[in-house]
Amino acid sequence: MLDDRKLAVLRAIVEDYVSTNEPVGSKALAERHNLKVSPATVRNDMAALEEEGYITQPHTSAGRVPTDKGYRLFVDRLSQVKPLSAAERRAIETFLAGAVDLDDVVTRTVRLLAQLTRQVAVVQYPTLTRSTVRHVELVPLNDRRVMLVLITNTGRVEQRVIELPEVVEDTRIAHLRAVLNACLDGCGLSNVPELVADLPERLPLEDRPVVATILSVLLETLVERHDEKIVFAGAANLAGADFSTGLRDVLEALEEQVVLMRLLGETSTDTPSALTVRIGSENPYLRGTSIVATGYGSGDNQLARLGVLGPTRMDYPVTMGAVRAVARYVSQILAAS
Amino acid sequence: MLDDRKLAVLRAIVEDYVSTNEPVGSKALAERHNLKVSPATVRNDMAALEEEGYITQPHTSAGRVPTDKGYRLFVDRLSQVKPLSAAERRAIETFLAGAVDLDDVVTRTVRLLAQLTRQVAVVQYPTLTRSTVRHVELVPLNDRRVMLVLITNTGRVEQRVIELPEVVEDTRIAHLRAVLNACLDGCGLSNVPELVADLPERLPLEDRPVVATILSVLLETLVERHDEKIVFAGAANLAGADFSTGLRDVLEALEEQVVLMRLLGETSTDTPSALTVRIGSENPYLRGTSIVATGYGSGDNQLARLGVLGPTRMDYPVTMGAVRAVARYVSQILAAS
DNA sequence: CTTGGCACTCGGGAACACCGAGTGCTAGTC
DNA sequence: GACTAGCACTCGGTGTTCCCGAGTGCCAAG
Repeated sequence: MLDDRKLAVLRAIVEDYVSTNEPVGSKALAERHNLKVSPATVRNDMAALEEEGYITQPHTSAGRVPTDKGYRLFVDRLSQVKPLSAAERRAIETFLAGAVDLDDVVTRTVRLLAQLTRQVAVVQYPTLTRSTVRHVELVPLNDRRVMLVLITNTGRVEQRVIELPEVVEDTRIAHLRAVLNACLDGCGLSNVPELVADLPERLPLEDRPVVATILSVLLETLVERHDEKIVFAGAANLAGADFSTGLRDVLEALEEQVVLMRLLGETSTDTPSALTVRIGSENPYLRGTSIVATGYGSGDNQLARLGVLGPTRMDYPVTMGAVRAVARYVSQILAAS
Repeated sequence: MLDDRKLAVLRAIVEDYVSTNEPVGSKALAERHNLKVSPATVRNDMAALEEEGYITQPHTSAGRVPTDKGYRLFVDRLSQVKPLSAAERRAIETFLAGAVDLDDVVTRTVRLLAQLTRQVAVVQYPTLTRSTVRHVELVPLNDRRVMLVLITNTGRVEQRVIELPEVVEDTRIAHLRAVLNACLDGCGLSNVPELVADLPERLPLEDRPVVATILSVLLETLVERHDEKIVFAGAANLAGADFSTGLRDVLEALEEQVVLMRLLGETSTDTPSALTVRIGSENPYLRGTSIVATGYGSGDNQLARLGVLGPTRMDYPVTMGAVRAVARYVSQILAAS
C-alpha cells in the first residue's frame, strides 16, 4: 500500500511542514526534495497518504499537513535521532559540570534542555524511593524539638522539625541517632518502613514514645515525597508556537505537578532509558502537544524522568537527540557524585 | 488645578477601565457613576486630565484610558487597599498551615497568591544572610568525603559535599563539628566570615588543611546563596491578559532570576513591610507590567520579598490587599516555626 | 460653571472582488 | 501500468470600499 516513494513523500512533508509551519503543496515538495518525479505524481501519492490518514488538508485548495498518525509513522520509521554537534556536547558538559548540589543539577539540566531544544523542558527530581539512605541526622534545636535530616546517596536532603512528646537531653538524641544510622545506613528507602517496624520494641521502655514520634515523621517524609517534585523551564518558548489547545491550558498543565507527572509518563519497566515519544492525541491531557521523554539515572538504577514538551509540529529528530544526550550526561553526573 | 470632581472622574475612569478593558467614554461614565453632572461636563474634566497627562485616548474618537501617571495618582490618593473577605482569610490560613517545611511554605505561598489575585505571583526565598546558624553538621560519607549541612533558624538547609585533602577518620570529623558549632551556633550568617577567620590558627597544625577546605566551602555556600532563589506561579494567568511588551518578554523575565529580583525591588530600609507598587514604565525592565510587592518575615527581621506581577491595567486595591494579607500570614507562619 | 446641541473624526466591521496556490481529473506519453 | 502535462475548479487570504456609531471638541445658551 505504501511504497518507498510514498514514505519518502511523507517524510518530506513532515520535514517541510516542521521547518516552514505552512501546509506543503505538491509543487514545492517536488522541487525542494529531489524526488525525481513531477508534482502530479506527488499529488497522487499525497491522495493515497491522505486516504490512509497520514496527512490532511486544513481546507480545500491548501497544502497538506501531517496528522498525529503521520508524525507517528515518521518518528517510528522515517527518521533517526539526530546526534548533537560536538560544540553542543561540550556546552552541555561544561554547563552541568559546574553544579554544586542536586538542586543545582536539576535546575541547570532543565534550563539547558529548554535552551537546547527551544521548547519547554521538564525534569522530575530523582525519586527518593529508589535511593538509599546515606545518613540520618538528628539535630537538637531545643529540649523539646529536634530536626530530622535525611541524606540520600543521590545527595538529596530532606528535613523536618519534630516536636517531641517530652524533654530529651542531647545525649539521648545522640544515642538515638546512632541507633537509627546503624539500622538504616545504606538501605534502600523503600525498605525503611519494614526496617524500623520493630525498632521501638528493641529499645528501653522510656525511649519508645520519643522514637515513635520520630519514626512517624520519618515515614511521613518518605511517603509525602513519593510523588516527586517536577520543575520546568523555557515557558517563554511557548510564546511563539500556536497550540490547538490554547496557551493557557499548556501553562496550567505545567504548573500542575500531577498532570505533568502523567505527561512525562511512567518508566516502562523493560527499557527505562528508551526515548518515549507521545504525539498529540496520544497524550493523556493536552492533546495538542507532543512530548519527548526518557528516564535518567546512573546505570540500570533509573531515578526519574526528563523530557521536552512542545507543539505537535516539532523537530522530532533534533529534540530526541537533545533529550537523549542530556539524559546521558545527567546520569553521568549523578553517578559521579 | 485638579478639583475633587476631576479626581472622582479619574477614579471612575480607572475603575471602569480595569473592569471592562475598554476605553471609557464620557457618557458611560456620567451614568454608571452617579457624578450628578452631564457628559459634557465630564468631557471638560477629561480634557483637563488629559492635558495633565493622567489619561490618554488610544485614537481620536475613542474613550480615555489611564496613563501610568494616572494609575499612580489613583494608587497614591484615590484608592484604599481592599481587605480580603473572611472566607479568603480562612482559606489562606488553612492552606498555609499545612506546610511541612520551608520549601513547602514558599511553594504554597506562591500558588496561593497566584490563585488569589489571578495574576503571576513571585516569592523570594528567605534571605540567608539575615538568618542565624542553628546548627552545622558534618556527615562522613567515606574517608575522603564529608557532607556539610547548614541549618538556619528559618528552617532552611544547605548542603555541600566536600572532598577532603586527606583521609580523616570519623572521630576527628566529630570533633571538628563540635568546634564549628561552638563557634557558630546562633550567630548571624553575615558574621560567619569574621568568626571563622582565625579558626585554623586556634587548632592543632595537623587539622588545618582539612579545616581550611571545609571553611572555604562553607563561605562559598554563604556567598553563592546570597542572591536568593525566586519562584513564581500562575503563569497561566498571563494567557488572557495582553501585554504591550509581549507575552514572551514577560515569560522570559520570570525565568530570569536576576531580572525578577530587580523587579521585586530592594527592601526599602525604613519601612520594609510597606507595599511597593511599581506601575508600567516605573519598572526597570518590563515597562508594560505593574508589580505590587512587599517584604515579609517575622517581626522587624525582614527576610525577603513577595509580590504579584500583572498588566498595568490591574485591580490595584484588591491586589494590594491580597499581597499584604498573604505577606502577613506567611510572616506569622515563619515566626511560629 | 454647566449643559444641550452639533459637526467632525476615525476605528472597526461588513460586503465584495480578486488573486493565486493548490487540488483532482483526464488524456496523452514512455 | 506508471508517470506527466494540462486544465478547470475551489477557496482562503488580502485589499478596497463603504458605512455606522461611539466619542469628541466646540459653541452658545441657561
